[in-house]
Amino acid sequence: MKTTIYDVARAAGVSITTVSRVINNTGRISGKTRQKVMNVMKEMAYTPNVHAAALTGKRTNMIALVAPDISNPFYGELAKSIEERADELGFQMMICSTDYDPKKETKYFSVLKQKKVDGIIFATGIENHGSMSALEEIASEQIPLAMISQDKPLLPMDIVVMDDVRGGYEAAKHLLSLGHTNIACIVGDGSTTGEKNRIKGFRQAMEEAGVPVDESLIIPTRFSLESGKEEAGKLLDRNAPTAIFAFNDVLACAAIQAARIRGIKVPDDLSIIGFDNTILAEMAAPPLTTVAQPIKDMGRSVIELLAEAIEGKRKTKQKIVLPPELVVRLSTAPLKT
Amino acid sequence: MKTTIYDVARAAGVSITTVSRVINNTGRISGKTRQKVMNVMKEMAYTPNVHAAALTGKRTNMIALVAPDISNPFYGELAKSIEERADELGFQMMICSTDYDPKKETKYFSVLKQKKVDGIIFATGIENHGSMSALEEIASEQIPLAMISQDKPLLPMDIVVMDDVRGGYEAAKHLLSLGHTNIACIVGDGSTTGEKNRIKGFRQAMEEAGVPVDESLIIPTRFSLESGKEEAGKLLDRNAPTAIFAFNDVLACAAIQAARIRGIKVPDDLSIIGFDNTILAEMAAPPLTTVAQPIKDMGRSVIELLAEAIEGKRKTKQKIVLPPELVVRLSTAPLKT
DNA sequence: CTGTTAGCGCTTTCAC
DNA sequence: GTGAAAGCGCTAACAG
Repeated sequence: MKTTIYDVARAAGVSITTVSRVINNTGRISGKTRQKVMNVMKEMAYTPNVHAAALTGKRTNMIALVAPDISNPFYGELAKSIEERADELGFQMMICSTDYDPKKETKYFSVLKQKKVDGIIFATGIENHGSMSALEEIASEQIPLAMISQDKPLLPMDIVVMDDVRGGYEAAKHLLSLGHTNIACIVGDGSTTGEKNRIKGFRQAMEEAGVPVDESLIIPTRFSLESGKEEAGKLLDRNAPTAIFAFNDVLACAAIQAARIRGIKVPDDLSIIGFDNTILAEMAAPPLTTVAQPIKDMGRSVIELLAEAIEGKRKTKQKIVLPPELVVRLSTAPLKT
Repeated sequence: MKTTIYDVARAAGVSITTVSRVINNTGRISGKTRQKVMNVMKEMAYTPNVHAAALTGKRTNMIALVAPDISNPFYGELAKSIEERADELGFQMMICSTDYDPKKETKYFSVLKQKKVDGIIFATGIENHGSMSALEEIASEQIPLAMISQDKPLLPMDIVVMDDVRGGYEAAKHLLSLGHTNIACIVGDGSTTGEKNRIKGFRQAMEEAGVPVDESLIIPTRFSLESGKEEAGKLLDRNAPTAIFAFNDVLACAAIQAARIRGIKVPDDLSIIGFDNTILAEMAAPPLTTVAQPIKDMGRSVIELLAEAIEGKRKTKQKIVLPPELVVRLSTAPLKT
C-alpha cells in the first residue's frame, strides 16, 4: 500500500515533523536521526505525496507551456528546450496545446488555475478576450507568467523574444551580398509583431543598399505549405525574382517545391532563404540557408526567468532579446551574371 | 483571494457538503439549491482545488506521456494526437522527455509516482533496469499503463502498434509494381522490433515477386540525417540501385540529399520511399512517397484504452494493431526502361 | 534538536 | 434533501 509520512515516522521511531524536516531539509536535525530517517525512507520506497504538500502551500513544481501546436517543429523544439532546462531546475511540464482554438485556451486557463501550477509560459499570443478574465484570476493569485517568441503580454510578465528586425535585416543583407536585388518576400498575414519586424529589417537593409523594394513582390500567405506553394507558384509564373526570402522554413520549403515543379533550379536560378532553422532546414533538398532563431537559448531563458520569479528572487519583470544567427547552407548562391 | 468551498457554501447559505455534491453531481439535491449554488460558484469564479480533491482519493485527471524526444516530428505528432483526444476526455498531459537518458527515465518515474498521475503512456521502450523497480512501484499502485508504437511491455499494459510487417510489405510491393527490382534498404541499427518487422515484410514481398534480396543492399545507419546521408552516399557511389526503401522519413530525406549532390534525379533516376509520413514527407522536394503510420489513430487509441482502464471499465489488457497506409507522392516513379 | 497540534480544501460516511 | 464531522498526507507554528 501507499506508505505515508506516518509509516516512515513510526518505522524510524520519530515524529512526522522530523521526517518532514529531513524531506525538506529544513530546521535542525542531528545527523544521526537524519541518516536513520533517510534509510527508512529508502527501504520503504517512500515518496511524499505532492498533493498533500501543495495543499499546505508548497510549490507543485509543475509549470505549463501554452503553445498552439506542438507537432509544428518550431514549437516542438521550443518545448524540448524548455523541458530540458525545466527538468534540471526541478520542474515538470504540462503541455497545453491550444490548436489556435480560443475555447481550448479558455478551458486550459481554468484548468491551470485549479491545478495550481507554479508558473505558465505562453508561446502563443493571448488572442481571445474570453480567456482574459480567466487569466486575470490566475495572475491575481500571483502565479508567475512568461511569454516566449511573442511580445504582446496584455499582463505583466517576463518576455523572451528574438530580434526580428535584425533577422529580417540579415536575411536581406545575405541576399544582397550575393548580388541579388530582385528579391521577393513570402510572408504570412502580416498580423504578428514578429512579421512586421522582419519586414522592417528587410526594408532597412534594402534601403541601406540603395535598392528599392518592389511592393508587388511582398506576397502574403496563410503561413501553410499549401498556401505557400500556391503563392510562390503564382509569383514565379508572373515575375522572375532571383531570390526569395521566406518568413519561415515551411514557406521556404513551399518555395523550393514550387520552383522544382517549374524546373527552376535552386540555388542556381533562384536563391531561397528561410527563417527559424527548424529541422526542416536541414532536411530540405537543397538544405536551407536560413535565419536561425536561437530556440535552445530562448527556451532556457524563459524557464530560467520563470524559475526566478517563482522563487521570488525578483519582482520586476524582465525582457530578453536574443540575436538571430544566419546559417548558410546550400539554397542560396551568388547571382549568375 | 482564493475562494474555497467554504466561501461558496457561506454565500449560498448551504453546507460545504451540498456544494461538493453539486460540483461532483453526486447524491440528491433539489434543483433549486443546485441552481443557487451554481450561480454563486459562477459569480465567485470558484474553481475547486484539484490537490485537495486528489488527497481524498479523487482522480487527478493528469496523464503522463513518456517519450524520448518531442522535437522529433514523429513524437511531436504523436503527442499532439494524444493531447487532443485526452483533452476531449478531460485529461491533461504532462510531457516526460527522456532524451534516451536512463537517468531521466528513472527520475521521471519517481516523479510520476509522487504526482499520482492517473495513467502513463510510454512512447519509448523501458530500456533501463534501474527504472524497473520505480516502475513496479507505480504499477503496484494500480496506475494504468499503456504503450504506443513499441511492443516490449515488461509489465502488463495496453498496447497500440502499427503493423510493421505489412508496412515493409507495402513499401516493397509499391516499388516492385513500378518495375524496380534493384532495391536498397536504408535501415537503423536493427534493434527494434519495428525495424525487424519491416524487413520481414520487405523480404516477404520480394520473395512473392520472385526477386532475390541482395543482402549488401541492406544498409545500417545510426538513424540520423548525417549517418543516413553518408551511408546513402556510399551506397550510391558503389552500386546503382534504382530504388531505395528508407526506414523513416529522415533517412529518406538523407537519401534525397545524397542523390542530389551526385546529380542523380529523384524520381527519374532513383525512386525513394520513406516511412512514417511525418511533416518531412510533405516538405521534401520532391514530396515523399511514404508508408504512413496512422499517428492520429494510434494516439487516439492509446488514450482511449488508457481512459477505459482508468475508469475501471475493463480489467484485461488489450493490444491494438493498426494498419499502415501507403501515401504516394512524387519521389517514386516507374523504372525507366 | 524533536514532538504536538492545527490546519490546507475537499470527499464521504453517517445522521437527521 | 441536507449537514456535521472525520479524515486524506503533509507543513509549520509553537512548545519543550
